[in-house]
Amino acid sequence: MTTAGPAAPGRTVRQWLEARGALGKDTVAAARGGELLDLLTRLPDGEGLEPVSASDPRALEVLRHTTAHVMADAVQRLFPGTKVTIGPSIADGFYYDFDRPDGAFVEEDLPRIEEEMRRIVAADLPLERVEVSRAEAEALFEKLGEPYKLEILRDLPPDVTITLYRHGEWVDLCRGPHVPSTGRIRAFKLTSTAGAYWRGDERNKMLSRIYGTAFFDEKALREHLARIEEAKKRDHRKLGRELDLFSVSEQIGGGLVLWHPKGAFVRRQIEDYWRAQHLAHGYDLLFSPHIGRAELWQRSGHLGFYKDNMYAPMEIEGNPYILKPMNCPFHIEIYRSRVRSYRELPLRWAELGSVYRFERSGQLHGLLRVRGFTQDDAHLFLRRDQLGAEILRLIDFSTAILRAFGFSDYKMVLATRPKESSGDPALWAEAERFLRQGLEETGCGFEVEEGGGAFYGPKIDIHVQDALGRSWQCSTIQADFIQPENFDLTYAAADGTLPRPVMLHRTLLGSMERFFGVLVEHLAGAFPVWLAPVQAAILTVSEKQAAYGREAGAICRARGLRVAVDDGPDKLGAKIREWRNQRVPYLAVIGDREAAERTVTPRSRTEGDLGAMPLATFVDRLAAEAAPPPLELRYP
RNA sequence: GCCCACGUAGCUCAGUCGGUAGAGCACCUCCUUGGUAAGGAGGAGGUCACCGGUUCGAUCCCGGUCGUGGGCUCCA
Repeated sequence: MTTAGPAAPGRTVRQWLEARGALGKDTVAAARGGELLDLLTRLPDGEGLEPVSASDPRALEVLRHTTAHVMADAVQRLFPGTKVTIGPSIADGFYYDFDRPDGAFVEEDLPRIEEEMRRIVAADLPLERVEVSRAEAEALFEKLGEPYKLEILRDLPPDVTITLYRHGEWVDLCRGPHVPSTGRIRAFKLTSTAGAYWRGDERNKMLSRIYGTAFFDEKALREHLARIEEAKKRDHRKLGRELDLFSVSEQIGGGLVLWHPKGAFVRRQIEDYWRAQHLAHGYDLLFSPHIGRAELWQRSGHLGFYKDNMYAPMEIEGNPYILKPMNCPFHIEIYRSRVRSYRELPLRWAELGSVYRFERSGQLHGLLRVRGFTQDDAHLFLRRDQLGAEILRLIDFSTAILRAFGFSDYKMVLATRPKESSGDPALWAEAERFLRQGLEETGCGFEVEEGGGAFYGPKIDIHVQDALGRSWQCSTIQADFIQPENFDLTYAAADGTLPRPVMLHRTLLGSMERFFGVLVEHLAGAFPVWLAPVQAAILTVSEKQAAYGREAGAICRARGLRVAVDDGPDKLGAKIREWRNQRVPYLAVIGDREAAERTVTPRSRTEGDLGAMPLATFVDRLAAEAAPPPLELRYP
């Protein structure tokens, strides 16, 4: 670096903290009003500064950012000519994107880079922060031959303070914050490589990304890597095969799911519960066809804004028909099939509707991203004065259903009016207000994505996290002020006028495919008794008890329970192992003693051996657990 | 679609510096009738993803296609 820059006024964060005696040995950064600052930043005053120690979760963000710098330094030492771009901290680690002239980095490069990084860490180089003028920064990156940094620099707003961070010889244009020195990085690992477009835009050059993670100690790193291993064991694609739940066949095509008997059974249980709850809470159920005339999609606007996700039309007697990517136009046509009265509203119409959407091959992923799927869709047609109450009920209903399946942690996002939008602004404001209120009442906390709504209305998305930490959108609740216009929907009001109804679109589970995939990972394949395809396996100690075993099985089945009887020649240990691996909730052992006394010795998946009990007692217990969970609603 | 990696038995994977293949599990048969996470023996099972090229000869080397995985943008 050539210039130290103009001396900024005030003292550094370190000095402010030191003066107050608040600087600990493990202080790696500071925070003020939700903003993270490093110890090098100069401030006119030390007001409200709190030290951030290595044990603070926020410190990891800082550490990982510094580790990204160390990695970029190592990469440029080992691979001269490689250009740096950006390298932020992310949820579980960090990445840095490079433009390497001799091609992308591969996994085999990682150990070498790690080794070089260890040298930089061992040297314990202090991080330096320098504020510079725009001209100085440009001159520097011009000299270093870093075109991407120059591009970032040019796009920075004019009033921003430009800072450089340096450790040893290596310098980067960076906002910070960073830990005080590279020696703070006690444990790190480079995890994978990937391609990534410059600025995430596929029209731009494909860069080479290296992912890594870092911690303040080895133990935390080991635990993190163990969590990733555990997540791999829960991968729904692996469990789907092992538990014989579903498959995707090359012969049939990517993203098209085959539901095997056990997976189909669980799906049907979910659907039956879903139907029962809808019928119990004011919904009517619909069916609609899989294809519809192109004009329908023209009118709905899908051919305009959703074309890229739709399959090409097929011709039927000279008319183009389209495989449906959404159910709404069909439900709207049902609404239009006759005159509607204000007395009928709200209409709540739900359908498990199968839709087909084009996804690019690289996007397909097990059950979580597919080309054909069944949405648990619903459309609500309301009078405007019903909007608020209905939104509150909908959020309540959605979260209650998710809780019934064991999901209590989800991320909720309220997406508000975008710049380009249609519809009455007062209606937008009203819908947003009720969406917000509904979210507040759940007490779960939510994010607001300003301007993130669709052009036709605001929405709430509920995301569930999978075992690998990826977030998947399941529920969505969307207000729609446009389709009623497009299709000229009306109802007869009390005063004889014909106002437009308001529409709400929503899915609770998202799609049966995605929800099932997320559920499998969430439960690690261990379905609760009410969902499990096999609720209990009756295991005979030897083939001598086969007759009693089969009789016990028949008694269970007569109570509506799903049981398997294993009276084969395997030893008991082998049977237990096999059925446990199938995640069967109860195993009931039958030997000579049980056969003589008409008992079983059950073993619960969670509690282990329960001791001998009369067969009837076991059946009662199982039957009680087989009941679907009650729905806990605030607005029943 | 793009970048990188991968594609060998139903599954998990060895292997062949170019001479058409192997293990464990699963499956089938037999022996064993065994009390809480794998009893024993035998058998069957492969166009080494597909199509071309190089070669006397390709599962292996080269090119293409398809598929899968990790990412990148959008989305249930």
